[in-house]
Amino acid sequence: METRVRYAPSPTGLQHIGGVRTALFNYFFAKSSGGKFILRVEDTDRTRYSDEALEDLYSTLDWLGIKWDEGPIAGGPYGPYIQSERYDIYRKYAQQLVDSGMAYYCFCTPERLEALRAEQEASHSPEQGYDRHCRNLSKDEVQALLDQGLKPVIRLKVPEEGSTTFHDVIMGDITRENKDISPDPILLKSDGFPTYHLANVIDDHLMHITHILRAQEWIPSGPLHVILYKAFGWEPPVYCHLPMVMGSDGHKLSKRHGSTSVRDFRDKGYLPEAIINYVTLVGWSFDGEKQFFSKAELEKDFSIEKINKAPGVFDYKKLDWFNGQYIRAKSDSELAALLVPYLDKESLLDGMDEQAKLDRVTAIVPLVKERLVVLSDVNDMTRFVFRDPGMPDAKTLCAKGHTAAQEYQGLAKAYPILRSGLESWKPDSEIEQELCAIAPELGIKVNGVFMPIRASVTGSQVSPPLFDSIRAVGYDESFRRIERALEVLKAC
RNA sequence: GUCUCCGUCGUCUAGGGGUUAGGACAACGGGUUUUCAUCCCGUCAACAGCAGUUCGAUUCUGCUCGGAGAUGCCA
Repeated sequence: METRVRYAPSPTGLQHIGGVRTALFNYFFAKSSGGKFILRVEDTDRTRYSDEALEDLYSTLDWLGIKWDEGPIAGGPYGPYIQSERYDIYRKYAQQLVDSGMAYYCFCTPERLEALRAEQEASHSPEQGYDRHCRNLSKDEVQALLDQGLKPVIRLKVPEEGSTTFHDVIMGDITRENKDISPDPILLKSDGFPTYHLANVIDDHLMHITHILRAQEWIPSGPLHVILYKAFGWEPPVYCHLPMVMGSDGHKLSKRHGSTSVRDFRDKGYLPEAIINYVTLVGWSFDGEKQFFSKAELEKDFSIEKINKAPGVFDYKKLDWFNGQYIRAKSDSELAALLVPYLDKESLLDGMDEQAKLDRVTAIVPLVKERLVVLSDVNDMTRFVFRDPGMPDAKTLCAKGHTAAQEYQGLAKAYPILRSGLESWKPDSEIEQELCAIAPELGIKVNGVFMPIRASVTGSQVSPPLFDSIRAVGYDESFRRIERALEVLKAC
């Protein structure tokens, strides 16, 4: 039988790391077993739904290069794949459950339920959840309530005795006493919309899903879903609950731990290769040694058996490391194409056409390639190339342990050497040697002769390699900046 | 509170009845270097605890402790 898995997010917010990890596991499992990956949009919560979230879902998967075999836009034989377009189906099946006595109408108001909850809380009652108040209403009673115009919900009749077991590929058998299962959860809301449990089970069945890979936070509702399948007379799929992604404090990863939406990561300049590689490595491993995986390799080598049980902490530092590695693996022109939008955002490339931008940025890629952690770092690193950093103050002009007077002397002596060396096309190493020779003459450190040059040209004590930076800025402009710095130091 | 799940270096993990318990990130130290990086080398660092099974447990079993998740007309 063909493997069919799905990623079924709810478009209520931006796609986050945890969700995408689930999507990736599903996708790689489908690919590695020659099956189908299905996308289904679970938008039954109309109050939290947002168009932006839905667009973000599509654009995020697209950016990651994750294509779904069936789903919205792509279509497929079991559509529609958006739950809000399937309401009739859920209503029909919910009614079927009522007719067969597996579910019932409930007329309890939200107010009554809240009061009930409050009372249980206050009295520390061992009873919890719904008190099954409407479970045994007679047909006539139901009809009478209906006639009053009351809008009921439909609740599932969870058995009060016995226990329910389901098998999980990763966890093994998980059983729960039926009395501990949420008492008679709502299947159909009073507005006629289904809840997650109903829609999820019906769709997974109708879409012939064979394996459910979802986060471990769903384990507690596993037995409930199995009961639902039984109520319908359906065979449940294979379950595989994925370890959760945690923040550094051991709690479910959330915004207070830092960026969690992949949009954030994308905007900062993380590469999809790095995200995919790192994220699938939390909770999964190949052999414990190999750590670089391309998407294609994962599509081939991913296996459900190697998924870990324990939850994993999301390590931002390790993601950074992966990102740096992938940045360095790019060719100069590839990287330039990725960098242009960041420079553009700050209008640093104004006045150039697209090709000119690409050429210009390609030329400076060697200055930053080994320094970038995220793409957006390029702005701080190369702004001085495109824009005058302004008059430097004496403090940044002076290397550590050097006075302004010393640096004035040093720069005054270095400048002509640098200038003539550069203008006569001398090799960098020769110019460098000549500049180094100044230091002992003046009784300053080597750093003391280079720092004022660097600071005057780049506006900072930290910069890409000096000679390359000067060439990137241009000789005339660089010399102008040095002369200006000389004035500043002289005035001290 | 109740239920369920989890427990190897700080973090992600490999391993598995007898191993010097391996790798990676981080941290720290060193080398290269005109700054910052990159790169290279090295150091630190773990089987939660207690019983039991066994010639032998980190590995198997039980308990304890610790952590997490779920307990919604949210998913």
